Amino acid sequence: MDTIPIMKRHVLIFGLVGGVLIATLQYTEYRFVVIEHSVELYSALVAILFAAFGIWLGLRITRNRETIRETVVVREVLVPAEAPAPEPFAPNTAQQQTLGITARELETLTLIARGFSNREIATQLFVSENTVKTHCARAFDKLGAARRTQAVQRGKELGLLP
Amino acid sequence: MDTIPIMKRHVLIFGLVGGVLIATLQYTEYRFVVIEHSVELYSALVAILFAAFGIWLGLRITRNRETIRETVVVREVLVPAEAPAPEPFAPNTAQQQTLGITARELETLTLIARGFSNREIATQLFVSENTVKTHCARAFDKLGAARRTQAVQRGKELGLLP
DNA sequence: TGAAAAATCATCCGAAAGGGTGACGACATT
DNA sequence: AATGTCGTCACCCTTTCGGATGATTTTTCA
Repeated sequence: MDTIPIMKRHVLIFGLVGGVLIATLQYTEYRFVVIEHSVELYSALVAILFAAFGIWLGLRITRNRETIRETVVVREVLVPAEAPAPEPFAPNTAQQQTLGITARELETLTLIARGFSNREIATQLFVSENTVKTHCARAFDKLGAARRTQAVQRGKELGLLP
Repeated sequence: MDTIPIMKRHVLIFGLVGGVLIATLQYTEYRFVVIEHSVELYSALVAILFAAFGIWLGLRITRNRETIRETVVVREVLVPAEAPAPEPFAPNTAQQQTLGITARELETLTLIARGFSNREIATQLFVSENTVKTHCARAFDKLGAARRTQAVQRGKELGLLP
């Protein structure tokens, strides 16, 4: 499946989508010229396709900024001891720094702690399962964990996970 | 090629593809009957329109997430001398009863939560690994969990685990 | 602008985990 | 004696994980 050298994949995908779109249009032109009502049909299809694609793109281009903000916006607030149930959890960024755990790795860890499988995590993060496994492996290594349950345990001990 | 900030390259490429698409469509207009050209034009317009909409939507989604995160990220720093963490944890026996989780199963769950493998648990409990797996399977079934991390998560939610 | 860091993806392989089924003995209840 | 629960163990099979390695792309930063 991956025999294609991975160049500028975006351009490739764009080209493919565009090509397929054009081909489809031209093909349907011959086949369905007579059918007038099919215009709305594939207009709608194209619309849905591009809307989904646009959403994906929007998510993608803003994702990085989001992670930045996540690390930057941490402001420290003194909380009295009797404050019960401090639900908003902020990971111990100091620990994270010293261990060299990246934002993405921590993100993966939290999803592991919630009981998701690698595949589910991959879906939620819009990456491949292989990528998730890489994040896992590196996070485990930095945490000195051999299993995900152990990683979660360690993460909670270190204040990285709620 | 670009002195343009790389962040917006995606959008740029997208726009270019859109332009190419339109150009192609208009080119084909000359080669085919004039009657159909409105279809393609319409499709292209709809596509671009919805792509823009999708991007806007994607941006909006992530922006909301950001604002949420911004309000949520509050970090307590100095929780003065909390009571020395009364370690004795009492599992919610009521929940355990209603779920029909046996003592041995809960014991296994606890060790799972501490990050042990089945083999290690078997050693600690002086039973075979198969037995541990049986306990796991039954506990997972009663908790509605498919993975041990999920079982741990559920167990903590239900007050079965510390 | 160029190096470093981070994120992404893949492949191979072995180990661990999970599902299903069946079975057996101990023990308590009925 | 019959029944039921619990703990124990085994086998088979599939899926998921984890380790090791190499590569490319994107982002950050000096």
